[in-house]
Amino acid sequence: MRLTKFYLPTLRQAPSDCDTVSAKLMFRAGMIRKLSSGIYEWLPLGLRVLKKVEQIIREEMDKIGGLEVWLPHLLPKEPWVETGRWYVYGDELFRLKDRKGAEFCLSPTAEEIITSLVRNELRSYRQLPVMFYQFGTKFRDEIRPRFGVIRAKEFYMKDAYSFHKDETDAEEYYTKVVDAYSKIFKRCGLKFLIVEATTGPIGGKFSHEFMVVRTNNTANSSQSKNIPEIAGEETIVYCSYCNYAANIEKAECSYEISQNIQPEKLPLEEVYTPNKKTVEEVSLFLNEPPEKFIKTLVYVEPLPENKNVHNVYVVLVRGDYEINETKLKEKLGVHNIILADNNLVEQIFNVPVGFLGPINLAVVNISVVNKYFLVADRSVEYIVNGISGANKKDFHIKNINIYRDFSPDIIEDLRNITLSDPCPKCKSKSLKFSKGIEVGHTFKLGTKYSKSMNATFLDENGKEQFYVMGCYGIGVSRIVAAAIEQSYDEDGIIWYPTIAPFSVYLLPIDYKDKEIKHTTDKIYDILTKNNIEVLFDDRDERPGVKFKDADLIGCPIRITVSKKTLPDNVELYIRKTKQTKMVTHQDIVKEITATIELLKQI
RNA sequence: CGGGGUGUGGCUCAGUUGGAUUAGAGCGCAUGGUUCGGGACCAUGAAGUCGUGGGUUCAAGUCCCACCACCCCGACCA
Repeated sequence: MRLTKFYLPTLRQAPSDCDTVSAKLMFRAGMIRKLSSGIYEWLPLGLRVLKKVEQIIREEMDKIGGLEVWLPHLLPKEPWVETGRWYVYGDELFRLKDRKGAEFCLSPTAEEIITSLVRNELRSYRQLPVMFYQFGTKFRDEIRPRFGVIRAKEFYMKDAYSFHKDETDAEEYYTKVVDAYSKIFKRCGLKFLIVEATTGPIGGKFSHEFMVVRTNNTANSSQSKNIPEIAGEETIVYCSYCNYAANIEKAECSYEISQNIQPEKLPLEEVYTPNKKTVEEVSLFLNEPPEKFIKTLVYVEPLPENKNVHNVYVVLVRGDYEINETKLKEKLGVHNIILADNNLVEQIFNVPVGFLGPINLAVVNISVVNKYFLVADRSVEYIVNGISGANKKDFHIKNINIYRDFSPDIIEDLRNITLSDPCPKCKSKSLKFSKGIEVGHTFKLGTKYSKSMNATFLDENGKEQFYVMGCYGIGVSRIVAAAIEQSYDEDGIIWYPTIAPFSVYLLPIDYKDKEIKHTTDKIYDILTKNNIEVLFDDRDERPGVKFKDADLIGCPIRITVSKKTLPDNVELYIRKTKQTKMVTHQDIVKEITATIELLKQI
């Protein structure tokens, strides 16, 4: 591709609203532009990378028997009502109406659609297993789009759905998909972790996320201050001893009986704690460690029919721990809970925030409360002679003991795991945190969708069975950004060869010079004939401009043609390692091919 | 949705105690010239509803009100 025939609007400065390295570089390199918050235009250079990634995914999906289809993006309401997701998906679903008033949504995912297709088409166990996949735009009305294309309202995704005759077959296939996904991300040059994850609104039995993580492990060294954290939004917890890894939302906390010596349970004692509200303040004031505190939080779930009436969940957790709202929602079986604000808390209990506690906590305003539950994290079970609010302004109570002084309706694992927790798998104290970008997610769905949509086939015995399903997503556009997050330097992007927009940046120092022009044209010709993708900078620009753009765009190899090395040689420069090497025209194809192979190994 | 912030040529920003006249600069863009191995220089030029709407005033980019958009900090997902 000749640069004068291409469209490559590079920028010296990134727009000020770019919030991550990848977004800045994608803008600067002329890959994307922003139309609106979370909505991006892909320019020719960016699209080339996107298509490379797409093709790698396609090949690996085909290898495990995937069949590519193309499903609509504009979806009718009815299948979504069948599964109930029309109601539970919430505000993230873009909804719209046609001129007749019929309701539609823009596809955020396609379980319903594919299931409705399959239930009409596949009737026999002989046709199973089968996996359909597609590439397409997905729409999600994200609360807060961020990080460039990493979290967008409209994004490019590969989604796949498999159908099986039984659980065993589905699980076998699941591992095949996980394997294929690993190959895909490796082929894209990504360093990633496979972590246990929660299933969210997709649902199902279990799921794994593929997380792109920061490559350098210098997090704790003093020099690392300059290296920004990878722009991931997910916190991953992993064990440096065994191979355990999970999204923090998912990681289960273990509970061990701490000491053999159980202290004597003392009688309750009310203490005056004027204006001391937070665990920290009271802890300091009473000179008691946060571990002895029972933190009392009020979560509410507004009723859909009347938002002023709530189901109220008072949630208890040890003072030094944090509630994990994903776990809370899951364990309570609710979708929509929020931490109540101070006014609401006072309205319900007539106790100011900061002085709530589990003992004799009572709803005083029945009109705003539908149901009321006292919920406790497991950590609370192990607190002896604990401290909590007295349900009275400026007072706390000491020596609180569970079961003697109060009894929760529900006790579950509801908190975030911490670094001082033992590993959920091997129990060693070797946990670490990392940030990650979720680029893929696999779900073992089971029969959730087939049952709710009555999608069945006939088995060997002529008996009607529900399909056992799996679904598998990859954020294609997100991979592009993640790849940059993992591979760049102060001059620009450094592409891994398999997804680079072009393998070679061909740079004549002065294209108007006859000898240089002649040689460069010849090289361009040879490379093109040998199917090496080359971006030929035939602009009449000063060398510095060309070098800067070449570095910014980050093709793995740059070939520089100049008087300095002619007539025999040209210069081959490796973007990643910054090595240069003289090569002859005859050897150029061989050298480039070898270098690319080498770069794939690094 | 809550809290904080910003809206001025394509990009980065200045100007904002109400006024000077014709709203500026750098980059980018166009034309011509000198340059040519790491974002050159000179000259000329095009390009702006000062986010939108209302208000105060002799006078508003500047003050007031409303709205909109965008960004940052908290709850979702590939």
